[in-house]
Parts: sequence; C-alpha cells; structure tokens
Amino acid sequence: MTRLPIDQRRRQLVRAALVVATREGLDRTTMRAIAAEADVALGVLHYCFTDKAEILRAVAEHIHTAGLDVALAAAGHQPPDRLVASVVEAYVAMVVVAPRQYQLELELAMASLRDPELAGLAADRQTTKLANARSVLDAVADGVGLVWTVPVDVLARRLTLETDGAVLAWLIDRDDEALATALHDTAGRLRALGRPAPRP
Amino acid sequence: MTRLPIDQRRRQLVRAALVVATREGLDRTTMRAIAAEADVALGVLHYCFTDKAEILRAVAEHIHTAGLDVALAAAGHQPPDRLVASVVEAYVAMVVVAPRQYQLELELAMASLRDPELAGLAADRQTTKLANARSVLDAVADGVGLVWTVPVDVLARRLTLETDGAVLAWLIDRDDEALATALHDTAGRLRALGRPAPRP
DNA sequence: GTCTATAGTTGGATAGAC
DNA sequence: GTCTATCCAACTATAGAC
Repeated sequence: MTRLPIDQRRRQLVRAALVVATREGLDRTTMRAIAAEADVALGVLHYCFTDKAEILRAVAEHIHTAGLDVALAAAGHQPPDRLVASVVEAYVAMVVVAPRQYQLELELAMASLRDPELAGLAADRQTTKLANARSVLDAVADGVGLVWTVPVDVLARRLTLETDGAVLAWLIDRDDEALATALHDTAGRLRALGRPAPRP
Repeated sequence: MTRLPIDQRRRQLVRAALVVATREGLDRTTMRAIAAEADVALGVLHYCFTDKAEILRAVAEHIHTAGLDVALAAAGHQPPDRLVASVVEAYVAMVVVAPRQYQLELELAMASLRDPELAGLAADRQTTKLANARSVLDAVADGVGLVWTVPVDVLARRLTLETDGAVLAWLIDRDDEALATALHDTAGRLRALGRPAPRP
C-alpha cells in the first residue's frame, strides 16, 4: 500500500516470514504465504530480497539475535538461593509459551545442513546457544558465589546439549513435568560442579 | 520392468524412498525421485501406496523396527568392565557412519508435528527409543551385576534425551571427540546410579 | 501389473504497467 | 516503489492404453 523505506520494509517482511514459519512450519513458508501475511504484493518480496533463501537467513538471524536470553534477564534480580531454579523456570516458561518457534529453530538447522544456500545457519545457532549458555553459567557462578571446577566451555556444551534434548522430547510428548524435572536435574548436576569462590 | 508381487514391490519402494530421503533430505524426497531411484514408473508408486504420506510412514516404520539396536548386539559379548564403554562406542560408530539417517529421523519427527497425515510418527520414534534405552540399561545392569537405584524409565528418558542432544550437536559441528566425551559422560553418570546387586 | 500421458496445483521468479 | 500479470518448472495424482 504505502511507500516505505526499504530497511523498514525488510523488517516488516522478516517479521511476517517469522510469523508464517512459526505457525505453518518451514516447508509451508512460501513466498506467497509471506506476502499474504505481510499484506503486500508478491513482487515486493523479490524487490526486497534476491531470493527465498535470503529471507530465511534473515529470519534465522532475527531469531538468534532476539534470543538475547530471557533466562539471563531472569537471572538479574534473584536471591542466590533461588537463582538456579528461577533461570530454569524462566527457560521452561519461554519454551512452553512458544513451542512452535523452538521447533522452527530445529527445522532451520536441519534445512541448513542440507541446503548450501542456508549453510552456516545451524552453526550460527550453535554458536549463539553456547555463548548464551556461558553467559548464564557466568551469571549463576557470580550470583551464587562459586567457581567452576570444569572449564566453562565444557559445561556450556553440556547445558545446551541437555536442554536441546529435553526440549526436543517435550516437543513430541508435551510432558511439562518431565521437562521441568530434566532441566532441574541438569541444573543440579552442573551446580554440583562448582566450588565456593575464594573471598576476594 | 518385471512383474512383482505387491508386498515385495512395496519393500523395494520403501528401500528406495529411504535411500533418497537419507541422501537428499525429506523435502526433496518427491514421488518422482523415489520412482527414479527404484527405476520404476511414477504410476507404480501410486499403485502401491495411496499417497506420499503412506510411503513416508512406511519409511519411518522401517527405520524404527530396523533400529533394533546395534548397541544391544554390542552388549551381548563383552566382559563386564568393557560393557558400558563398548555400548557407547557402538552407538557413536553407528551415528558417525550414517549421520544422514539420524538427521532424517529428526526431519521425520519435525514433519510429523506439523502434518496431520504424519501424526503419531514422532511419538512412535520416542516410544521406540525409550524401549531401546530400557533394553540397553537392563542388559548393562545384568552384565555388570547391579540394580538401578532410580526407576529405569527415568534413566531411559535421560539416556535418550542426552543422546539426542549430543547427536544433534554433532550433526552440526561434527566434533567426534565432543560426541564421544558427552556420551561417555552420560554413561558414567548413569552407571553411578547403580548399586551392586544382592547375590541371588 | 505396468506404463505413458496428462490433468490440475502450487511455487519461485520476472517483466512491465503505473 | 508498488502492483498485476505471467512464465516456467516441479510436484501429486489419476486416467487409460497395453
């Protein structure tokens, strides 16, 4: 309808693509469906993006950068004894509220392993998740007052790995209790790998 | 070319579909590609299967039943002290040899969560994996001579969950060492949840 | 049972009017 | 910048000859 600067238009279209992809799944995310969601003509998409892969890459980037963890925010204002539990619960809440988006992340990752035009996208997700995990672990160690007895990179990998596994299982059976149990279990075992920090 | 009883033809086509889906990915697994792989005419597929979803369901079923774990076989003939390690290593070897097939499992699971015609397929995979995990845990407990201090269902869930997480990460970064480490770590922690069995 | 031919959709991409 | 119209390729599915 209205004329828009191309940057703004791009953002609008990426948002629309994200909505469609989250709701319908990656393979039903067609140029037409995106255009309809954004209420623009089909041609507008090809004016703003060279091809479909470019939109999908933009969507993935948007998801990753927007994943500036909610968990981290939750870690900010908690008494130490509630810290680990609250981080876990914040994560569970986030996943449970937006299961389709988590599934989309996995679909994008799978697609990126097959399609050269989406290459690197899965690796980006992994890098982001690991960095987020490190941030959370650092925040927890800082808040509770302990130091890790194992390299934080190793812990970060284990945390992301177990989180992905737990959420994948939950996507399938939707067992909220099992998800919470699994994540608390993971958190507890990681917590046990810290020693009280020496007083500075 | 030659006339074949329909059961045999179906098996041939399912094998072909599995080959294509493993090599090309689920969304490039078209009726045409399957027909070409099996070297039959397109019409033959629709003679043997009502639609595409039915072939995919057959492929999934084939994967699941064929997943009568290699790991279990490996558990059969090992001295107790090597048992846990050898099961882990057999699993790693299986995954590393056929990464695309593992990826296909995940793609099928994701598709089944979106497409009503494939509904239940992800749940079937989960059920199968859990059953296999229980078998492995039972075999290990039997071989090493211990009893689990935690319900075996809980352990089975944790095992499958951590395995899926580790393999998912490996599919992306192909870090063989990290995969082996993660699985050994998982195995070690589960092993610690057993107590020596009372002498019968 | 097997094949060819084709119907009927749908999707990505582009050309050209406005 | 935006929209309509259209091209072309690929797909599922079926009809009907052999």
